[in-house]
Amino acid sequence: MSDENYQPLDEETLFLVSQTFKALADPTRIRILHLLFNQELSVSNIAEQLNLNQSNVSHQLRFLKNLRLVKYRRDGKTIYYSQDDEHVMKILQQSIDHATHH
Amino acid sequence: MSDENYQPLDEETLFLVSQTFKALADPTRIRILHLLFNQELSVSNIAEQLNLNQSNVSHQLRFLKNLRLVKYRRDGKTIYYSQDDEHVMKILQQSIDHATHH
DNA sequence: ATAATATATGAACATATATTCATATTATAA
DNA sequence: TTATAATATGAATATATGTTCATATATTAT
Repeated sequence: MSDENYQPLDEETLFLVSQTFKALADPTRIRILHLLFNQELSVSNIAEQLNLNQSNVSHQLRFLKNLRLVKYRRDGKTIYYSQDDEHVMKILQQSIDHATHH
Repeated sequence: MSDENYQPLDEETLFLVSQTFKALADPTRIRILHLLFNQELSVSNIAEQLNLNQSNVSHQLRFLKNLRLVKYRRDGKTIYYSQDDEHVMKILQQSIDHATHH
């Protein structure tokens, strides 16, 4: 049974989709995004809660920011990060639920 | 506004979720899974359609099989692969649609 | 101005990953 | 049996990735 309606994926779509999933393919980034589900947090706060060093968190946040999965705002010396892609966060939530219930 | 209901992710969940997304984080594997959306295909057929060498396809299929994202059946010398995780395929489909409609 | 604090950045490094090549395995056909 | 075809496997390799360290930048306070 072959599929007559098959359409090959174009390069651009392929790149975008793989990049997005790459963001979710690392435990550290998952933990960060999971923390940001319902709250806005500073870099140091994230680092503290997840027991990660500041530089590491900053690098990962840059990665997520470049993909527009998170956004930030500055308040004095502190920079607060929060989620910025409902679709991806929903997928992450679903997958965590799916994995949790066996 | 801090989140009182926050529950840290356990190691096992974290590993499972990241592994699953890792499967979707590579263009070659996305193309393979995309081909398998509505059909069952042999290794050589996949390799031919996607212009990949046989060994590469075989390695990637093993990866996907280990995660139970695809299953296979043998018919003589030929082995046919098909999808085996509706949830993940649905997520992939959604993400492709999302990326396509810019 | 200097000091202190929060975050970002680049280099370095170790590890992970994708792909290819050569070869092994499995099944069929002659 | 030998030959052929389809797939799997392991080693090799080049590239990508995650983390740390040292340091730079930005903001506020003194």
